[in-house]
Amino acid sequence: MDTDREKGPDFIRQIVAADVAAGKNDGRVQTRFPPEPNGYLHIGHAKAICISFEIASEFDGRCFLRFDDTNPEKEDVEFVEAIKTDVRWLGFEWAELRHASDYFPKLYELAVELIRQGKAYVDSLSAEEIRDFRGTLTEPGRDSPDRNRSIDENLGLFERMRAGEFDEGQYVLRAKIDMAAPNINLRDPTLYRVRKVEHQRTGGEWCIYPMYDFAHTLSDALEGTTHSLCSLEFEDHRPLYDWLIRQLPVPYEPQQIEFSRLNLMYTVMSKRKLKRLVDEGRVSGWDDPRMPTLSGMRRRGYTPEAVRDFISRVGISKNYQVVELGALESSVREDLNENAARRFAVLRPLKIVIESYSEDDEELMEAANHPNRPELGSRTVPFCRELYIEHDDFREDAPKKFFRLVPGGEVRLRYGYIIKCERVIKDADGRVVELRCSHDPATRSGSDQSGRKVKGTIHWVSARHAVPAEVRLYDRLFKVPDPDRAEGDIEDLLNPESLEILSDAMLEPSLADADEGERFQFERQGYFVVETPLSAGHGVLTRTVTLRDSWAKVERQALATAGALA
RNA sequence: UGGGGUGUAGCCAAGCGGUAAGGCAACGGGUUUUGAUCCCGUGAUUCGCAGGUUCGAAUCCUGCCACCCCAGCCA
Repeated sequence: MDTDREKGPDFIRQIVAADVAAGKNDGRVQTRFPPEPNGYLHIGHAKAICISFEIASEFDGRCFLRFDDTNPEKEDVEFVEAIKTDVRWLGFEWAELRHASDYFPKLYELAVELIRQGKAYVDSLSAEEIRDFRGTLTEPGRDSPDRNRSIDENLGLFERMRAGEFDEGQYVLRAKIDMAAPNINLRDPTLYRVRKVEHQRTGGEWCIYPMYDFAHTLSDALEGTTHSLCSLEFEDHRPLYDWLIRQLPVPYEPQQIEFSRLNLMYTVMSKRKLKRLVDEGRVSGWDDPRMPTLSGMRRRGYTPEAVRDFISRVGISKNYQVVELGALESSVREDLNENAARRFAVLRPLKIVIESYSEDDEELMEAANHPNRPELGSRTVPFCRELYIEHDDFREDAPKKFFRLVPGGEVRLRYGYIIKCERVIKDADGRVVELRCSHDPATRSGSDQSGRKVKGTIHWVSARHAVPAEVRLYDRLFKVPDPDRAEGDIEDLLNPESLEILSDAMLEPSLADADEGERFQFERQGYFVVETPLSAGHGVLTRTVTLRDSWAKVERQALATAGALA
């Protein structure tokens, strides 16, 4: 689906192509996706994943999956497994699986080497003091009293840090760069801290852990990364990245290139905010179909192909990128339109009785699985005297261009007959509960000799054969386009209609043996995925995305102008 | 008031001194037994603003404005 789209290569691909052409790194290309295993992946990560994996593969290179697991307090194996699942679901396979923790011994050696060179020192300042000594954005920092500690003393102290002789916070290892640097990252950044915590991989082997800048940079350099692709907020870490590579004897010299993160309207992307939604029970979990997480999208019924197509459509740049939901939905529809089999499902049933059709009769109507792809074959749907149609497909007081069923009016039952609404039956409260109709036997689909045409065609299911199921309709999580910047209580920002549960939907019988995860288009409704198979007793279907609905748009505009006139 | 970035249509985004690609959205029209799909068509005299260089500027220079990121022993 994303084959013949013409587009100049983005700025990163241009750089990589130029590097390869110039023979840099012997023409080798190696990238990595380096998540911290402290949460679930979301659509923003999908962008980073696609960039690193696809660029590597386009240049006959390799992409590693490397867990930047340098903060044991926040990390968990649960997350590493979830991340692996998500990356694979997206359709990528890493050349090698690595962990920053694999390099802990080597990293320690390099830290010692830095100390030997007089470019790192052990500092006894407290966290607060370090912050205070760092200065501000506009004022330079001050040197720590420990800055000129002798190399031997630093070596001894660092070794004792590693040996567990000190408490957390008592000492840290700092790079000795420039306390007056205008770039705050260069004001003697902390390289190692003491953490007496079990690490999810190395257990109790270490009690000192490297900081991100040290571990990340040197992991890149150690494993042969050529192009270290990351998001914009690391741009001012690049001088430190380059500094570390310059100081230390590492086998490779990777180049860091930054691009902007992906944001989506009507949702939030930060782990903290997503976690809050989960913790406060706003959603059912990290994989709630309304979440922008990959696991949520998977449950929602999005395909990895659609997600990748979306990522390729939005492109790569350094602009602040906030994409409309419609763009994502367009990619999803494009894929599902092509690949999802069509079925009938009545979401809000209204019973109709075709009085002209014998109680004893029953027919099997042939219905195409895909109107534009005959090779996908067909199934049959049973037809009889009593059917369900969509409640919305009948209107007593219909507006001008409503061409579905109205009292005394006609409509085509798709793959069935033309019917006419003869009588409307209401309950004591005046609600329409049933329609009595007649049909024209000469208008049977496939063998219609009548030559008659009606404006509307609606879907239906046989009341006698229908299988009931629960259908969940999902919509955007927030009602404001940019909840990140919006003011006010989250309560007022959340879309109260982000989930609607329809407990008595009626499905055509062929859906009875649909498998979990199978995707369908319910004609005239949208794309749905099987959350719980009907064979399990209580079937649950999840709406992935609606069909484009130009009628809804017309009606909305009509209402708006009517409202404006009133 | 320091440093690092970014400003091209409603949302993305090409463009790399030779006269504004493409996608999504929107709006017309055609086909249609899904108001779906599909097909055709429509939008920037103008690129944050103001100057300058040039035969020629979104592209180069200067100044200004707006927005984003940075003061974790998080990543």
